[in-house]
Amino acid sequence: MARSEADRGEYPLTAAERVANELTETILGTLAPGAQIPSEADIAARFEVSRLTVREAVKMLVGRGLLHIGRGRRAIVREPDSSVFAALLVAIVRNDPKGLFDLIELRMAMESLSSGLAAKRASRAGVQAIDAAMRDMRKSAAEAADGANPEAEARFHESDLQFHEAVAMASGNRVIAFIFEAMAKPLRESFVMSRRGQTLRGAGRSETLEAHQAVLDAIRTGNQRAAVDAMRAHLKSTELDIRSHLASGVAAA
Amino acid sequence: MARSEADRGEYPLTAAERVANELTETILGTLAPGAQIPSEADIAARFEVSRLTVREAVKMLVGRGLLHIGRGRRAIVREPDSSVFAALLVAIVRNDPKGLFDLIELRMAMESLSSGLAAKRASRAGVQAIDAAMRDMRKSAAEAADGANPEAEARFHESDLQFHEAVAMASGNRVIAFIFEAMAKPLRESFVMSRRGQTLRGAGRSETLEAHQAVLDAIRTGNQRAAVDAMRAHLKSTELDIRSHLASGVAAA
DNA sequence: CCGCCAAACATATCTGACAGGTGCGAGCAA
DNA sequence: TTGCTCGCACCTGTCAGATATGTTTGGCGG
Repeated sequence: MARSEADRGEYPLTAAERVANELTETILGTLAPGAQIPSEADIAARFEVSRLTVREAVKMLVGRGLLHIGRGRRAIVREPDSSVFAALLVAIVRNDPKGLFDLIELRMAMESLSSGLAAKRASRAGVQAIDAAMRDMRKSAAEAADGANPEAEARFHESDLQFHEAVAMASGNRVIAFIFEAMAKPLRESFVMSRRGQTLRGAGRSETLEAHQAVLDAIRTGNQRAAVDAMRAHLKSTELDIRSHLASGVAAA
Repeated sequence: MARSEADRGEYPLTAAERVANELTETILGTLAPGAQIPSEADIAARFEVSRLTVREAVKMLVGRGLLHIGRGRRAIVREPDSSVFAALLVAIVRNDPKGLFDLIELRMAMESLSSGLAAKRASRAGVQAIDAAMRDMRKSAAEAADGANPEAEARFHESDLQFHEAVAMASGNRVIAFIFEAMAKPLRESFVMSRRGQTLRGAGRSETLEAHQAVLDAIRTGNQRAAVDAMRAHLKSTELDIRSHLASGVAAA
């Protein structure tokens, strides 16, 4: 079976699509992020279409995350924005009952990978970022430990996520970091939904801290295998928690 | 006070963005793929904006791949389209000198993963698809072997890619399959660019066939570890080829 | 040289209009 | 009655022109 997009090829492209395609070529081919594209009027003149058509084409590229527009100034080329991919992931996850599990499955595999890569080639700044997240975790864990403190609890989870994102960044692989960043949104979304009222037990927190510290140590010392193993072990232990959270969330919904 | 571009969120959303956001919510929340959205006029009335504004909002969603529009009929909700993500990957790869290597790095990790998952839970149809690609490979390999036959050569590489895509599909993980599909475009693009005039040695072809067969066998028999190992070994052996191709391609460019 | 302001520029949005593709139902033919 | 065709209502594609408002810049006064 051929591509499903083939059904659009039967019809001639609309003017807006034509302009959008050519603009995309121009942008990807010759324009660096931060550069300005010509004004709507100029583009309209060049393609011999109305300004409205140009606006629609530009809006499509904005939807793709290739351009950023602000009132009064010309559109500027944008670095690929993970939020667009995040929207796609949200759509996939919502369309498929087990989409969230698929997402988590991939996420875990990518975590092990990025952890190992980070151990192999993390920069000083990269390690520092991970370390900073680690310190934040410890701090909010301490504050959350001595009593019911939902705010510190939330900050704990936030810095937890930041730890993992910092590891992904430190992998030095921009594609991984990009995908990782995008995955955060649907995951966060479903967690707040499924974690309503629930809190991690204190024991879970200290275990989590230890596990993260092990990952950090391995990365800092450049021990690739240890980094992979530490991350894998950490994920394994949290997997059950996550799944039970999700299961209860789904059941409640 | 210099306003950095980081604070664009502080500006009030434009009408078109507002409509686009609300439409996105509606679509993701209550509309299944294939469903029609209201007509432009209806949406315009509901949000109290002009039809033009609605059109721009819709065009943004089209750019995101959430909608498909055809002249004369209302826009229909679309299943997430990997080509949008593919465009993002192309942008990343082109912006970053080592972007292509990052992409390959991730791709290889995901191949091992999907191979193992396919062994664990591939459906009969999934295995059949892999098998079909395998047969195509053999056929075009045979035709390419007895002389210079660029066409068969091309078909060989095509079915090679299809083999890997079939494995990704067979993993049963839609997120993986989605990302995988998107990666194919930038990879193919750079390969044709870097492979100009080069051809794989015949020995490489028969080795490739064997390696693929090993993966297929492992998946068919449900041997997860063997599937991962076979795929990893295959990738390891092709990694050098790819890198040298890329290196020569970059050097030539 | 610095700071302020108006004009030029650019985007945001609206109104109104017309062309052309789609789909459904009414009416006609077998 | 059944089936087919044709026309009309609906919908999107595109244009022109107009107003509102934000951004940039060049010139002018201090």
